[in-house]
Amino acid sequence: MNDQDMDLKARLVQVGVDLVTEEGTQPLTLREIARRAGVSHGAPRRHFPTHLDLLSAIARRGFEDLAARAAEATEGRTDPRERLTALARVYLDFARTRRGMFELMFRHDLLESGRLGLRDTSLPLFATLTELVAALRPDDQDPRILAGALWAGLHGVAQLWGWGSLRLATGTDDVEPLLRATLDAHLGPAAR
Amino acid sequence: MNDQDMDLKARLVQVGVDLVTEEGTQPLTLREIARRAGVSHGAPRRHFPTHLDLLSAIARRGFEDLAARAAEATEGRTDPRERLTALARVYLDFARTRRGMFELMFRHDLLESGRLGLRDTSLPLFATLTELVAALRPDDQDPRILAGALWAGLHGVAQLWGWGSLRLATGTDDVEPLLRATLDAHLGPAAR
DNA sequence: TTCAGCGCGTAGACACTGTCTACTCAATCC
DNA sequence: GGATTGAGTAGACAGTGTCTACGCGCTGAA
Repeated sequence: MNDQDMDLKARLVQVGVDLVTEEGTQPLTLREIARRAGVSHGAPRRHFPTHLDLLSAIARRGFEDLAARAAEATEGRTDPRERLTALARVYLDFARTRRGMFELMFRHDLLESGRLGLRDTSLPLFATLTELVAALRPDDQDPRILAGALWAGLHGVAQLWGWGSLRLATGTDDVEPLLRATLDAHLGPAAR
Repeated sequence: MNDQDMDLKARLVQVGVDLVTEEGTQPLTLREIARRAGVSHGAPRRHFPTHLDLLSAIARRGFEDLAARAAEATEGRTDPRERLTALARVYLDFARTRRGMFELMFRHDLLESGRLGLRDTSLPLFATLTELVAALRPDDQDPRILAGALWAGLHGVAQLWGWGSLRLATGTDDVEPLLRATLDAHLGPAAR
C-alpha cells in the first residue's frame, strides 16, 4: 500500500516511523512530518491534538513491532530457557538496530504523559516474560518481581550499551557476554 | 557563597542545577537559565559555546553529587556485600529523589555528544563496583562483565521504576524487592 | 595620562519550533 | 438547493538556540 493511499492519520504515523527509523529522533518534528506527508503544518492537528499525541502513536508502532519480533523469535521453541534467551536477544537487537525508535519509545515525557498506554504496549510482553521465569524458577518467590528485575537488567544493558558506557566500562566490543551474564544471574547458569 | 559572588560561568551551572532539581528538565532552556542568572540570553555563549555544553556542565555536577553520596554511604563499611547494597541503594535513591537530574545525566544527546566525559564521570564509580563484585565472586569470570551486568540491572530498575512501568508490571509499591532481587541474582542470595 | 586592545555582557536578527485561529472548499444531508 | 460539517491551508504568535554587531569598562604599554 502506497503512502498516498492511506488517509492522512495513518500516513502521518507511517512517515514518522520511517523518519525516526532512518534519521533518528532529532528531525522528528511536527512540521517536518507534515512536510514529508505533503500537507501543511496545521493539518496533523485534525488527527492528533498535540505533537506528543502523534509521537505516541509512532512509538506505539515501535512497541507493536517489538512484540511481533518477539513472537516470531520464540515461535517453534518450547524450552523456556531457549524462549527467554531468544526474547532477550530480540530486545537487545531491537535497541541496537532501531536506535531512534527505541529512544522514542522510552522518552520520559511520552511515558509520563500516560499517552502510550503501557497496559497495551509493554505489559503483554512482560506477561510472557513472567510466565517463562515462573516456569524456570517454580519454587522461588513472586515471579513478577523476578521477571521485573530481569526485564530491568535487559533494559539497562540495552540502554547503557547503546550509549557506549558499557562498552567502555567492560572493555569488550560484544554485548553477548553481558546478555549471558544477565540471563545467568537471573536464571542460573545455562545448562551445557 | 551567594550566587552573585560567583563568576557567571559557575553561576549559570549553579542556576541550572537548582532549576533542574526543583522543576525538572523541561524548563531547562538556555534563555531561562540566563534569565534566572540575571543576564541576557546571549551571555552564556561567552562561557559555553552551545546549549548542550552548558547542559553537560550541569549534568557533570549530577555525577559528582552521585559519586559523593556513594562515597558517604559506603564509608565505614568493610563488608563488600554491605558496601554494594549501600551503593545500589544510593543509585536508586538518587534516581528517585533527583529525577530531573538523573534524566538529564542520561540524556541520549548529551551522552552521545561525548561532552560528558564518561571516563571522569561514571568510570570511577564503576571501578569500585567492579572491585566489590570481584571480592564477592573471586573465582568466577571477568568481574567487569559481572559488574557491568549488575550496573545495567540497577540502572534499568531505576529507569523503569521511575517511569512507573515496573510498579505497574510487578504490582508492588516498593522498589526494595526489586533491589534485593537484582542484588541476589548477581551476587547470590544474601546471608542471613 | 592616554589610548588601543580585549574580555564580557547587551540587543536584535534569523530560522526554526508547537500551538492557535480564521479561512476556504468540497462532500454530505435534510 | 442551500446549510452544515470535516479537513486542509495560511498566517500569526510566543518561544527556542544560534549568530552578529555593538558598547562599555578594565588593563597594560607608550
